[in-house]
Amino acid sequence: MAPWDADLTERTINVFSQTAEYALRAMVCLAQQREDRSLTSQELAEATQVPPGYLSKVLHSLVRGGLIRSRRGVGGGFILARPADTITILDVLNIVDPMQRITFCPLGLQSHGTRLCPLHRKLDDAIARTEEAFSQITLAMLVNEPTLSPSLCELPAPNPKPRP
Amino acid sequence: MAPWDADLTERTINVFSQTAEYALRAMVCLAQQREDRSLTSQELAEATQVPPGYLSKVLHSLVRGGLIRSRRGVGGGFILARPADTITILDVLNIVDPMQRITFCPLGLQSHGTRLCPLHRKLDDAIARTEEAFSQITLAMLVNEPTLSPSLCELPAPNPKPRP
DNA sequence: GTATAAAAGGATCAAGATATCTAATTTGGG
DNA sequence: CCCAAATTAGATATCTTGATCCTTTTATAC
Repeated sequence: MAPWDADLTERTINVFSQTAEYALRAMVCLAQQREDRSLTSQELAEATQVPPGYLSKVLHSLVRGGLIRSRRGVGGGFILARPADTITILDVLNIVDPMQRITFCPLGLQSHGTRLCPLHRKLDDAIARTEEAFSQITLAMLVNEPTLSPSLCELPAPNPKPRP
Repeated sequence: MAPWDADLTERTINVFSQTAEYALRAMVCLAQQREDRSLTSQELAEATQVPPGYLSKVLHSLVRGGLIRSRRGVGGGFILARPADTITILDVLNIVDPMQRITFCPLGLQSHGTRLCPLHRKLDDAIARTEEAFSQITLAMLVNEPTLSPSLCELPAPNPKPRP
């Protein structure tokens, strides 16, 4: 950060990228649907409040990443590629914005071969712990968790447009 | 991330900003010095392998943040403002690139008042745990930790230029 | 006081991430 | 077959971060 002498006006997120946030919102929305129910890019954009054009890109990369499937044409849309209890937060992050582990000294210090100095060791530990935590949380957990706050988004009224 | 269709060529860091990395390197270098020894921006830039012009900015914001002190003129430079065992990684991050906690629903959902939905609750938990971890690690720990890798940087040969 | 060494500050530039828009392609329905 | 709905794609604009350069200010030494 530190946009020098900038005004720090309302930013919501900086530790996860905006793109990661968008992807997670969309995935949770999809996980909330019935098995056979697909959502269009438009519907998802409204529900998640993500710029429609941009969400298309994000969804596309999720398709390429194998987490969701797409169907073109009328009645098409996006749908989870696997059951919601087999997709973790980490799976999503790894596609749109993988956390870069620190595997070697960022300064090219020959003296420590592959070993990290204490600073980078600690930084990488933190990343590792976060990865570990996210690998334990499935979309199903997020959707089913008993909570006072309805999960993520008021969906666009699961309107009765069932598809065969 | 997801520079679309970009080539992913060697990026070292994305969960912490480049600026944060630079600031931490500099702080560790300063912590390695004897109490009364100050380092110039030049010396620090060499030791930490950070672009000199940019490091100046970073150092300046650390000064404004009260973590280091600066002296102008010949024989000047930068020095820690407090003992190294009272400055944590979190202190540094909070100045150059504070981790933005999620305190309210990023979608402006009126339904959950101040409560977070499961997704954002988990994300914020992760941030919180990382903050907690970093608040426990002081610069002194990083410098003194017995390790096989010398701490961070081969310093510019603590040359004998003692100042009164 | 003058010269010199250093930080502070400002303006500007480059790159990456984010966002938008428009065309192209696929798919299903009449 | 043709139309409409939807994804895919490519090109482009915008904003933030990272980086550079140059001038100004401050402090020390002579």
